[in-house]
Amino acid sequence: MAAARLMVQARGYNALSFRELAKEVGIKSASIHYHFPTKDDLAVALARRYTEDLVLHLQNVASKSKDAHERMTAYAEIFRGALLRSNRMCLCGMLAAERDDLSPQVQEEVQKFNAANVAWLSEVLAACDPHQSPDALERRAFAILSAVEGAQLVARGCGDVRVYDRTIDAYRSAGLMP
Amino acid sequence: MAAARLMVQARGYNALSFRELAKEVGIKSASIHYHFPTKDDLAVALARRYTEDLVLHLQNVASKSKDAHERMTAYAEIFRGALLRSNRMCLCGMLAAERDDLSPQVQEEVQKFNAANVAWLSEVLAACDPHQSPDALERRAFAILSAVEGAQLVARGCGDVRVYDRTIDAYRSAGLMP
DNA sequence: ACCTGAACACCGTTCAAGT
DNA sequence: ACCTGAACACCGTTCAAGT
Repeated sequence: MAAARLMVQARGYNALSFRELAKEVGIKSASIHYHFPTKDDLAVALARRYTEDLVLHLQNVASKSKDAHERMTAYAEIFRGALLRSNRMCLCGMLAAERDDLSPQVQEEVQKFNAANVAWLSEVLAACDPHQSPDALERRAFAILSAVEGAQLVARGCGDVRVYDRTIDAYRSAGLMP
Repeated sequence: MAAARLMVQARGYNALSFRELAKEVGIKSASIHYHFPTKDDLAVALARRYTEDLVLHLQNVASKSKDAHERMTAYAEIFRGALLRSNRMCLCGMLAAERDDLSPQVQEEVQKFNAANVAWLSEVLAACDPHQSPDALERRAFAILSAVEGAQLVARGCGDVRVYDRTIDAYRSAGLMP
């Protein structure tokens, strides 16, 4: 699964080949079908674990600092890290792009990833503006997730992490994120 | 090319099949190779024409109104339109996601698309803040392009245009775009 | 319980052959 | 100039057969 995740983050779900993956982990492609009957089952498992790992990481970040600016920096650092690891993309961002090739089950997992991000970001924002309504916080959180995903997508297209850094800076100086 | 563009915007470059495309336009897959020797040649042609069409459209928008807010609304409407057309994505956003499966030539075309967007957005922003440096304008323009691409990507993942609309509103109320 | 080789219909690509 | 059928090595998937 670790190998598959890296492949999808680098080249997309459609470009992931069972035979290639099998060679990577030292078994035959037919053997992978024993663990994941279809390619879609693998995608569901990948998205689920990806979200689990993110949630754990975000809990860790929140426990380390209560400052909204520091937390947001740590958040942006997650998506930055993917770019640093061979210009890779967020797994669920990639799956969102390839949405029409995926089953409703995978799409549901992508939604759960988005929801986990929005929930965490909303809490960070709440500490910033305690007078805002939960709905307004959620919309702002959704906007930050979208903006960061977009920054990663465009920076990846440029093949340059500095583009990502400059864009995050621009978001901040515009007042989109703390 | 029109049929191919729609297919890539819907399901991605990797999911585009020469045989499927051939069936759509009523010839055999081998015949497509006469016009586009490789799949990559087709991708280059698609990206180039896509950017040309965008530039023409943006010129048209600029000629219709000099108001920055109205121009920005028309800009956001372009990416909104793709979502309305069967939840499709910006062609070059899709190609940016699939970057590692594409030749340097296609990547160059994606860069040109980005550059065309940034140039147009910079002009709109210059009318708003005439005292800003060209460099600051360009960074802000880049941030807007990234944010809009991200809004489209995440909203597509949700399969709901209203998510896109809410996100663009949030960008505006945060002060990211006029 | 886990793996494999062989088969199936798909894919991009090539090429000799047709008009 | 444009199209085609047949072939090549790839792909996900299935399945009977192995340990």
